[in-house]
Amino acid sequence: MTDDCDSVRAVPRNGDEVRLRLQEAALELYLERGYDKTTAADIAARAGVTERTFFRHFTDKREVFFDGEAELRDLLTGAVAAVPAGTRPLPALRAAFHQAVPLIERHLPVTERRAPVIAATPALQERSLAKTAGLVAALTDALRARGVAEPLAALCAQVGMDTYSAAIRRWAADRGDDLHTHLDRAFNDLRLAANALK
Amino acid sequence: MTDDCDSVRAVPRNGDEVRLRLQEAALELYLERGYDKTTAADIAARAGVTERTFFRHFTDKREVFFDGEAELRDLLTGAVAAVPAGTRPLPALRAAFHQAVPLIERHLPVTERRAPVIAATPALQERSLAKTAGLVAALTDALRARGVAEPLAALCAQVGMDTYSAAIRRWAADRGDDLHTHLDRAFNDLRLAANALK
DNA sequence: GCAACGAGTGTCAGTGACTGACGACTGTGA
DNA sequence: TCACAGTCGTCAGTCACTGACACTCGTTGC
Repeated sequence: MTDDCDSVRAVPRNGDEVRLRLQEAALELYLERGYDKTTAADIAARAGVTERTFFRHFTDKREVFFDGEAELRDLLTGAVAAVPAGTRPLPALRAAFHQAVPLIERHLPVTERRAPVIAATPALQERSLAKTAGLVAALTDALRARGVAEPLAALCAQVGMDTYSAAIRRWAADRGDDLHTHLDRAFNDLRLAANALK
Repeated sequence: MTDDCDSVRAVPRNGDEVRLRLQEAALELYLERGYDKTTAADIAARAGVTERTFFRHFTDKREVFFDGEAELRDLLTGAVAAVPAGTRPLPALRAAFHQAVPLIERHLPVTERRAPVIAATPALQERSLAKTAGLVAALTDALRARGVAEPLAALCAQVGMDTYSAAIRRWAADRGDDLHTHLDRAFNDLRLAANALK
């Protein structure tokens, strides 16, 4: 903190800065005491603002935990749009996820700090699922924009996201190989598993 | 209010009966005023009990909306376990979902009444996603019990569930064909889409 | 300089979800 | 008749979240 000299309200200047302090304070407190044992007022106090200000920046006690999802969404939908015409939906998604690897790696430190908190609190798991569902909806739109028919677009977006999630999980358990490798491996597993149908 | 005859505490006898009345009252009120505009006290009042009793039967204002998930879970995991040994994971899941069709059809009237409420309220969508995630976890366990290796089991359970969900959506949009048909069609789409990989 | 203005914040009051503690009632079996 | 367990009502309290209002500060136009 650059908390300094004189009085109580020396800190707040910029709205974005307050927002960042609130996110950091929330993460710290959730790690220290757990999500249930920390109140919105606690978070606000550590960030040097009022509870009311907390709820002006974040709609939720959960929402403060999930940020940067828009960045990933924009990157993925852009990548899907940029894939060569004629590419089938799942290969297009696989390519898009490969494009996202640098972003994922850049966010890794924060992601790793968040992980144990999410794992320990059902309320955050629910919100996490909702965020993922939002990504799937965006990918569905991106596929439709490429001319993929409605029912297939939704199915592929969802299945592609699951495969990506599986790759992330394996990567977390085995950092020996990089995310690109795990991604290809997971999509290959999907192909083999689906081949057994019919 | 349909508050009736003699006195205040004429109604409650059995715990299960109260539970059912609360669920029905909640569904009615959510349909009439919407989820946000109905309080837990409202639901309890219509069911003829206290708000406190409401929270003794349901942990949540959301939870009262989702019941019978355990029934579907048990049926599905049992069906997966009963599939002939040697069957590959996704075909096993497809068979399990076919087994569940009668249950789904039986619950259709309630499901259809719930649908518009869920579609209109994000809080219920989140809980719905969490319930589905619970089913996926159960299916993952069921696959592991069949000897499917960990990372593949989770991926297949998730993908199988998505395909099932896709079939349900198509069925809702087109009741001309039965759910069995939509199920086979969705799994076939999955196979074709995955075949385009590599 | 100065007034108007908008963004960000603090304060206060209020609603509603949810919890813990306690006591009352009712049916069941010893 | 006497425990005993299950279900409920009552009461008090915490906390998430919201609306209304006033204030402060930096910017813009004059």
